[in-house]
Amino acid sequence: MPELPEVEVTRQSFAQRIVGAQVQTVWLGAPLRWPLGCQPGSLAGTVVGQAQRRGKYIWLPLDHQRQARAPAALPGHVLQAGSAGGLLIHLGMSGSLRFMELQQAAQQARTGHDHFELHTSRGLLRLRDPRRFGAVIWSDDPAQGLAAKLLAGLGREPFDPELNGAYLRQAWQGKRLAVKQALLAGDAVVGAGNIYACEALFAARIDPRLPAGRLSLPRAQALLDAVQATLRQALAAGGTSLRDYRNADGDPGGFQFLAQVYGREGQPCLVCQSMVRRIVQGQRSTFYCAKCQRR
DNA sequence: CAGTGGCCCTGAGCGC
DNA sequence: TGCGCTCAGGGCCACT
Repeated sequence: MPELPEVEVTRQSFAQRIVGAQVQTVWLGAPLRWPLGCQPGSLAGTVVGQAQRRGKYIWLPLDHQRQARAPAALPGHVLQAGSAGGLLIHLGMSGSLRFMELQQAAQQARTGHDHFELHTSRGLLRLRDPRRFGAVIWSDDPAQGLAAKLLAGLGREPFDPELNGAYLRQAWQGKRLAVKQALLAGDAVVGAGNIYACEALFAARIDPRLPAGRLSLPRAQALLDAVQATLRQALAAGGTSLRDYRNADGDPGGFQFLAQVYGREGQPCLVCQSMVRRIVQGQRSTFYCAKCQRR
């Protein structure tokens, strides 16, 4: 589900409306991937800070000082060290966050797939997640404990200005793992899930089965450019909605109509007309054009 | 230590 | 219509 663009679109669609709100109550439904990690009642009275993002995680600061933190002047509001406590939220495969202002919230009844609600003075933040692979974790300090462990393994942000082809090439040096799987693993660069990894490799004309360590420097740069271009395009389209994804206003994205190879098995390549193929790599489907994409 | 596969959970779609 | 099977946007973890 939600890959980086969906998470970022979600963050952008509620961050400014919830910042400064005071938490009233927290409601928990069925268990998610991990327990919340604190007494829900202990969050009452905290003040919501500026929502940030790291990879596919949303970090929602909750400040006990009863005063909103100044909006972080971080590029892209990307989570950095030094924040105080908050909630680390992951949407898993099927999760979506919805923010409803008070009047609207009163009309939108909870359903059986809603598993977390943050009731605040400005409205209701609700996590819906049919498959419950998502997570909402309280952390006193994202530099410690479970939150730190989850964030520690993440590669660089795709729009990190210091990221370049040489970095990618070095990170994957000697790796025999297929480049598609290396992208998905996110240990060099985060954000591309199954859809955008397929799309970026198509745009860069790279065979998804190529061992990551065999990528030349120009092709590593081309791949990085393609990852960035694909994610930018998806962000502009509001993300991809195959089934469950909605932004915090409940609106679907439109990238599914722009995909060149994802989900197009057996259909003609939009560049060369040969048939788009589907293979399985690491138990995930990969879509590619065998003529356009070379080893 | 790199890489593979199981698993968390629910729902949709398909063949029979 | 119903059953059983497969597959789905992620990613942790045990195991080889």
